[in-house]
Amino acid sequence: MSELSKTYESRDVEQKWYAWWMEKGYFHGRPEAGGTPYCIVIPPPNVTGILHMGHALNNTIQDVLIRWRRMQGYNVCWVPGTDHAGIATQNVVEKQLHKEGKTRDDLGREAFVERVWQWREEYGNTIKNQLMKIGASCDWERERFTMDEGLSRAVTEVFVHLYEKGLIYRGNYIINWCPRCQTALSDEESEHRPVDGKLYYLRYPIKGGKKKDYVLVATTRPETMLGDTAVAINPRDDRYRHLVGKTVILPILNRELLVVEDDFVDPEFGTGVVKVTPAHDPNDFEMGQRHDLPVINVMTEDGKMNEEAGPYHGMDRFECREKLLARLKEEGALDHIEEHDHSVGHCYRCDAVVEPRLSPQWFVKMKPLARPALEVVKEGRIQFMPERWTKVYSEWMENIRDWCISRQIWWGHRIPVFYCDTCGHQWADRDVPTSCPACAGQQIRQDEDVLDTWFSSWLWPFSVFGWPQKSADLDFYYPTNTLVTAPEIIFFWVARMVMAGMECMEEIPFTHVYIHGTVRDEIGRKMSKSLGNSIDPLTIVEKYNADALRFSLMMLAATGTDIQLSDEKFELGRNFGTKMWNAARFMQMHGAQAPVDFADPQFDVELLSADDQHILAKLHETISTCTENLERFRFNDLSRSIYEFCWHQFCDWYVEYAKPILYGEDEARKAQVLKVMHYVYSNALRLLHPLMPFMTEELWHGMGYTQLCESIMIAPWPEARDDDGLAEWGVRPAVVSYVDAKHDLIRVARQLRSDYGLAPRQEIELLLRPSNENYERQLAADRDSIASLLCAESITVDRALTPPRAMPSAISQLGAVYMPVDGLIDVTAEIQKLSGQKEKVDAELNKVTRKLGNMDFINKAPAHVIEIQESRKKDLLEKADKLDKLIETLSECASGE
RNA sequence: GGGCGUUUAGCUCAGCGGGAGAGCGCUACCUUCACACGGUAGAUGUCACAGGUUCAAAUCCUGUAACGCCCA
Repeated sequence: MSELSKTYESRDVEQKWYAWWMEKGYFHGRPEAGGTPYCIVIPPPNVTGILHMGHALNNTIQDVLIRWRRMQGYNVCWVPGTDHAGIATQNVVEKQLHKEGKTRDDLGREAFVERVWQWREEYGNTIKNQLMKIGASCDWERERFTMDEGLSRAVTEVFVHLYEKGLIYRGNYIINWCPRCQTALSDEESEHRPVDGKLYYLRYPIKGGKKKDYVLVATTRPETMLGDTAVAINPRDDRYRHLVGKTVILPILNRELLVVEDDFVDPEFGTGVVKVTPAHDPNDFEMGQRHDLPVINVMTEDGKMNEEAGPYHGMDRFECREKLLARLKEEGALDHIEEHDHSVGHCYRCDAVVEPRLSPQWFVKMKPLARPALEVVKEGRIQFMPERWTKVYSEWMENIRDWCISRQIWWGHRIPVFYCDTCGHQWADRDVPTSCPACAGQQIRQDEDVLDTWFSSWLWPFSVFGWPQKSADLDFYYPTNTLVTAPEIIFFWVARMVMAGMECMEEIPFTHVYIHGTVRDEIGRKMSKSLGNSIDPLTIVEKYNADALRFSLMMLAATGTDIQLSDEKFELGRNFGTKMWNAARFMQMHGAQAPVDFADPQFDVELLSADDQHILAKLHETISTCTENLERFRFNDLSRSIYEFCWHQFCDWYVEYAKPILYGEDEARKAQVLKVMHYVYSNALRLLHPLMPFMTEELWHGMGYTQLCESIMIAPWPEARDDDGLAEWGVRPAVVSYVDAKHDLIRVARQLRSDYGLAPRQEIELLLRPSNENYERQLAADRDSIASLLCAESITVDRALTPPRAMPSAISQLGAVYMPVDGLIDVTAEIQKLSGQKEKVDAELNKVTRKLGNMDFINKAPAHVIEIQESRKKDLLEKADKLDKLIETLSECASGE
């Protein structure tokens, strides 16, 4: 036992223990050690990322689960790593180049990719170091990066596998195009946001009609009219029968447009006549295919108008919109404008407005992959927590659309498809070929595009273990157990991992998916860099400490609900830590008691006081609650129950009861109390360890508990004893409830003191009239501790007590309490106070009596509920009776004077 | 347009069929020999609204409103 410092010095302590844990290899999972595996793969943070509060929450949850299971004796492995974040990382490095006045084209592909690797070497460890600071016990020896050789091999393998199975195809379709990043995006990467837009009504003249004959079409993106190749109406829309077969003239470009009929057209939208632009809208594209319409692309890759745009060639798309509208107005073709809020896709990486664009891209056919992934969730083999996310998952799966996986960037896994210039053969290859397998020609080239980053992330649960190669890790740790992530990642990642797991491993990737809430600021906004409202977890670690960060987050994180944070919220974790720290210092002051054998503490039944029994019972209740809450992913309930036990049960009550004994002379009792204290405290520390790993390790060592186990990290998770188990130790339930009642008595007496404005240290005399013989005996034995808590110089316990004069009094669960005080008592005020209490009791009594008098209740309510109500009634009657007697006595005294 | 969630003390949120709770804040007293990042006591609620089911509803059902999220 080494003496604890007056205050907890988190900085040194955190560094010291993290380094020591690493040195000891506690984080490393060893399949060869056998046992039951418990495995989590980290949601790989973006390699460009820095730790934000969302990460702190996400990883604290994982670490809590991991540390708990490790203590329970599972063979634990938490695989960390990062993903290469193709677009984001490329953007970062391009920005860097821009500062040097260069572009990626200046460097060329190879040099650019080399440059990104350099960047990764230099900055790629940021988030890893940050995770270490918050105590994450990841298996760093298994750290992975999605661009690692092994994981890249997995990507190629899956691509070729799906290609050869016919589930990957290339085609010319409308995709989401980010003109700023100049690449295709998947549907999930285009974030729809409501925009205050306008609906422009344009007049398209009817060919061969009179001057006034025109059709009115409505559009939100007028610049796309330059690519119009038809107008469409709904075949059931009688208003426009007469247009069928006619031709209209596109203003400005004077292109002739056919009027087509198509069920897709919504007669309710705009005028019921829509312009059709097959190259710039996915629905128009499909309509174009149905009616064999020409396709005219009017934009360039960077969002400018191309030569098809005639006079607007070279203009930016938004500038073109303005100019075009001015011209249409001039020509009288702009009928009117309406306000129209609609939702517009934005690039999830750079926020630019996404442009639907027709281009050749690679896709994964998703329907066949979705089927088994849907099944395993329906069957309950994979469970979402909270359960409601199952529906979100299933609906996405059921309405799944093909996945656009090609990206027009350089940083990422290059698509392993090759083309032969000699014979035109196209094939996917696991290796880099030197000649065409069809014609043996040497003129071959690889596809220029790279794959979506998520195409590597969806393999994460098995690629991290070496797949496609067999490995002991893969055998032992796959399928993993719990996946912890945020709701916005369900489609991007969770759903796809299940598909990949079923396709490649023919087995689910994990059994539980825990979805946590979003971290928000104090007024409920999502924390974001652009709003500047983020709270940096590392600042919190500096200002408070890592354990305070973790504990506060867990206490505030009710299952699946968002958390509103502000700096001050972390005080709760820090204050709790300080409380635990000081409790330990108090224990240290009272002796170099050798640590007890925690498995078999061998309490002396003779010496076990009521308070000892009570705290032992509460501890085991808490152990059971904690374990259950962990099993149910109830992290806030877990934190609350530990907090309540440690602060209120242990510090507020038990330590206070213990004081007179520890400061007293009875060495045997003293030793026994210390034994109980250390037993309880060492268990509490272990319950707390997953939440506050650093401080608990420091205290474990400081208190000398290393004699039991060299580190709390690998100390056994406490096991709850049931009533029988506790009875073996001499803990009796009746005594435990007596102490609960004693707490009530002390509260009641303190209230008396407070009511009469007694100074805290002013000693009083107390008279107790217990309501039965049992209590009388127990209270008599408990005089010292009660006196200590109430600052009483003497306590009289007498069942036959009748107070000699009017004095402040109250009713507790154990009986009447009288507090003789010097000087005059305001009898009237006292009677008033007691009458107030009586009124409340009567009101309650009324309710219960009415309830018990209701035959429907008696007949239909379950027996135990009736029992509860009956005992309530009994208690209330007793209390009312005692209050009556007190009031009566006081009244007599008053009239007698 | 479809779906989901939230609405409980001044604030942040638990509770989700049988006695309205926690943390913070607030008020009073207290620097007592673990802890003022503390102690003791106290005040505070038509559990959003309207119907219904039930012996019993903050809790279940239906509807309404406000706010938030997701999908189209």
